[in-house]
Amino acid sequence: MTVREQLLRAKLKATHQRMVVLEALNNCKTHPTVESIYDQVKPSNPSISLATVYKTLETFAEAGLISKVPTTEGHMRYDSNLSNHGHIYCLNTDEIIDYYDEELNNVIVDFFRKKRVSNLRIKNITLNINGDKLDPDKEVVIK
Amino acid sequence: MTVREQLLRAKLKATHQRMVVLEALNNCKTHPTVESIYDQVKPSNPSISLATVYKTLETFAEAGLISKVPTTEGHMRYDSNLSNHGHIYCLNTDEIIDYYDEELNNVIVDFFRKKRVSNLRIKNITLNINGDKLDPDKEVVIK
DNA sequence: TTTGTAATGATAATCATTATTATTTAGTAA
DNA sequence: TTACTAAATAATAATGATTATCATTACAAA
Repeated sequence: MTVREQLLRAKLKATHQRMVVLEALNNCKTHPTVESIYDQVKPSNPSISLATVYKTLETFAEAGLISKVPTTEGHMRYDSNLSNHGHIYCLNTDEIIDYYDEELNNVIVDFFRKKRVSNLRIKNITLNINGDKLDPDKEVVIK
Repeated sequence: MTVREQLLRAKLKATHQRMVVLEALNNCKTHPTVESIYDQVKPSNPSISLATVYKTLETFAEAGLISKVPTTEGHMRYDSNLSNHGHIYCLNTDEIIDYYDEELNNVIVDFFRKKRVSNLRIKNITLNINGDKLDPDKEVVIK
C-alpha cells in the first residue's frame, strides 16, 4: 500500500509533507524522535517546517497510523509498527527495540481472560524490558 | 524507618527540604508530578523553591529512593513504591495505579529465565496496562 | 563552635512544544 | 480544466516545563 493510500484510508488529506513523513516512518526501524524525522526529511524537502512535523506526527497518532512511545526520560518517540508488541529500552544507548514473543503473549492474554480488572476498559497491555546494552556497538539478540 | 534514616542510608544529606519531600512521597498513594509535590509541601514550607523540588526528586531517583514513571503523554511522575510492580494507566483520568500479581510475575520471571536476551543486562521488566476508566468516580478493582 | 562543603532559593536561561496567522494546497464540483 | 472552499503549511512568536547560575544558608564532621 502506498503512503497516499494509507493517508486516504485514514481520512487524512494526502499532502506532500504527510507523505514524506509517513514514508520516513515506514522506512524506520528505530523509534524516531520528532527531530530525527525532521532531520531525515529536511534535505529533500527544505521548506518543511518543524511545527508541521510535530503536528503531522500527532495527527498520525490520533488517526491510528502510528503509535506514541514515551521514553524512560519523559520524551516522546514514534512507532509505525502497529502490531501487538512490547519494547526493550536500552538505557545506556537510548535505543528502543521492538519485542514480541508469541508464547509470552498467549500467557498474558490468557491471564487477563481469567483475571478481571473491573471498571476499566483495557486498550492494550505492553511489556517493557529495561536494561543496559553490554556492548553498545553490537545488537541485542533474543533467542 | 524515619525519612532521616532513609536519606542517611542512601548517603544523602538530611536537609529539611529533602525530609518533607520524601515524607510527602511516602504518604502518597498516587504517582505525583513535580508540581503536585510542590503544592503539597509548600503550605507548611513556604520558602521551598520549585527548582529544589525538581532537583530533590531527580536526586532521589538517582539514589534509588524512588522511581520515575513516564506517562503516556511524555511527562514524568514519581513512585515511592520500590517493590516489583507494573502500572495501570487510566488514559481518561490520568491516574496511574500500581499493579502486581504474584502468579503473573512468576510466569514472566520463569519465561525470562528460559528465554535469553543476549547483549543486554536486564534491570527490570514491567507490565503496562492502558485503558479507560468506565466510571471515573469509582475505583479500578482487580479481582 | 568552627569550618568546609553541599544544598537551597530566587530567578534567569534554555529547550521543547504549541499557537498564531498569512499564504498555499488538496480535493471537489462546475 | 478551472475555480472554489476548507484544510494544511511555513515562519515565527508565545508558552510552559525544566535546568543552570550563583549568592546565601545549613548540615555535619572535627
